[in-house]
Amino acid sequence: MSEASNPKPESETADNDVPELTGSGLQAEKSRRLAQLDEMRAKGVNPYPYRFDRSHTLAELRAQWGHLEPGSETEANVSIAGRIMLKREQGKLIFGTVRDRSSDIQLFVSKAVIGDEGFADVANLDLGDWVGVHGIVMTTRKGELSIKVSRLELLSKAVRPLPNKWTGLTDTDTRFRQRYTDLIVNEDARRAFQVRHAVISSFRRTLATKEFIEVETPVLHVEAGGAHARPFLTHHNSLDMQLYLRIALELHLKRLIVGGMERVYEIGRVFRNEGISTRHNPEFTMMELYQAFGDYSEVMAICEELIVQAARDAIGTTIVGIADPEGVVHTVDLAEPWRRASMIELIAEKTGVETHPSQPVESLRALADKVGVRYDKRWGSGKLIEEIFEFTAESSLICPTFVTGHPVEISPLARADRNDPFITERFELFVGARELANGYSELNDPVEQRLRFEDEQAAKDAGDVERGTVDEDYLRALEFGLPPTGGLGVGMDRVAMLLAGVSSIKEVILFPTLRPEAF
RNA sequence: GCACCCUUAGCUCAAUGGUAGAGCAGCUGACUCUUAAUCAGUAGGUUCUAGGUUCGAGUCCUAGAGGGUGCACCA
Repeated sequence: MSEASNPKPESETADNDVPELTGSGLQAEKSRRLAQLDEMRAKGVNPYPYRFDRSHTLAELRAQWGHLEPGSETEANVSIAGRIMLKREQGKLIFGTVRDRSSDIQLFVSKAVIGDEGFADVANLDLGDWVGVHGIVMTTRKGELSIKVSRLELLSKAVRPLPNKWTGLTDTDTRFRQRYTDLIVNEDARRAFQVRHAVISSFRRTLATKEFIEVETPVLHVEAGGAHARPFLTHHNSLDMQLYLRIALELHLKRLIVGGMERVYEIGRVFRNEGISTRHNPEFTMMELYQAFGDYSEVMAICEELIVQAARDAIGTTIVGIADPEGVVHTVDLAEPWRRASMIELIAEKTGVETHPSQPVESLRALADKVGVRYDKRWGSGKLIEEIFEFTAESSLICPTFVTGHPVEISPLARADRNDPFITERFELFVGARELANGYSELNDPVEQRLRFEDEQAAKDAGDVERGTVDEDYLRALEFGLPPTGGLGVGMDRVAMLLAGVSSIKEVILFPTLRPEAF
C-alpha cells in the first residue's frame, strides 16, 4: 500500500531475477500485476476480499443526484462498487470511471482528501480492476457527477489487461469464445442480452395473464419427434439405452393437454444436429404453448400479442428496422395488423401459377423446373409446394406475415383444414424473411394420427433421416382424448434478434456453438 | 459438406517480394477539474502452424488449424 515511499527501484533490481517483469508483453503485464498482489498480501491486505456492502447502484446514484449544479458538493456519503473502466491521472488528482451493471460514474480522487497512501493505491489500479469506493457525491466544475473518494478498496484484481478502451473488441472469434471480455467492453453486446431477457420475461408475463402454466418436460427423448430435424444422439449408461436430445417440445406438452392442464407452455432448449449459420445454432430456445378448446386462429392472435408486447417491453417501441436479404433496412411497425396469406396464394402472387396439393406431382415438378427449384423424386405434391413457396416467396416476407394453409404431407401433427382435406389449419410467421413461429390446430384424432405417423415412418425408412417415427405412447395419449387444441411454437432467439436489431443468432446466444479452441 | 475471404504486439490496425511499424493498454517522468485527458521518454513480435519457391517471404505456392460470409442442410 505504501508504494509511494518505495516505488519502482526494487522491482527494477528484481528484473535480473524475474525477466518477465521487464517489457510489456502479456506475460510481463500479468507478472507485474501478480507482483502487486504479492505486495498487498505482504502488508496483510487481502486483494480478494469476501464482500462489499454498497449503499447505491450507480443508476440509483444518478437518479438521486443527476441534476446537481456544476461545482456542487453534497453531504451524502455513499458506497459504490464496480469495475475501473478509465483512468486519467493529473498530478495530485486522479479521475476514474467506474461501471456497475446499471450505469457508470466518475471518481474524483484528490491526494489531499485520500492521503498519500490511498492515492498511491488508486494510482496502482489497472483498467479492469473491481473496486469498492466510499466518498461524497459531488459535481465537477464542468458539471460531471462524481464521487469524491475518501476510501477505495480493491475487490478483485484484473491480472489480464482489457482490450483497447476505444475500439473495444471486434474480432468475432474472440468475442464469442471470450464472451466475458465482449460483455466488459462492448455496450452493444450487453444491450442485446438485455433485450433477450426482456423478451423472455415479457412472454412469461403475457402468458401468466392468460393463465398459462409453465412446465418442464424431458430433454432426453426415446424418440425425437415433434419436428423434422436430425437429432443429437446420446447414451444412458445404467439403462444402457440410446437417447435423443429433443428437437421440439410439442409431443410432451400435448400429453399434458390430454391430462387436462388446458393451458401449458414451456420455454426450453431444443437441439438440432444441423448446419450452423447466422440464423441457426445447434441448440436454441423455443417457446411452445398449447391451449385447449382453441384452434389455429386463436393461437395466431396470441402469437401476435406476445411479440408486440415483447417489443414494447424490450425496446419500448413497436417500430423496428428490419433488413431484407439484400441488406436494405425497412422501417416496420409491428403493431399494425399482420398480414395473413395462404401458401398457395403467395405462390400464385410470385409465379402467376395456381397450385394445390391435390394436383398431380408432374404439374408441380414442371413449375419447380420453371422457377428453378431442385427437388427429390420422392417428394409428393405437398412437399413440392412448400419448396416452391420457400424458393419464390419467402425472401420477400419482410413485414410480419402469417403464411397459412400448409399441405398435409409436410404437417404430420396438424389438423386438416375444415374446408379442404389437402391442407392443414397451420401457419408460420415470417418477419424479415426469417421464420419466427409456427402453429396449428392440433390433430387430435388418434386414428388419423397413426396414419400420419406411418407415413413419416415410411419416408424415414425410405432414407429421409429427418422424418419421424410412430410414437406409440403419444398415440395412446390421444386415445384418451385430446380436446380441440391450438398450439404455437416461437423461436425465441429469432425474436430476440429481431428486437435487438442484430443479424446473427450468435449475437443473442451468450455462448454459441464453436469448435473448441486450441490452448 | 462446397466456394470465397480473413488470421501481424494484450486490443485496434499498417507494412511494392528488400531492416515488421503506429494508436490504445503497459512502464518512467511532468501536471489539482480531467472526460478516449495531455505532453516527453521507454519497452513490447514463433507475422496462426508445417513445408516449399526465392539471394531474400508478413507478402508468392502447397497442406493444415481457427474464424467470417454465401451456398447446401435447416418441415
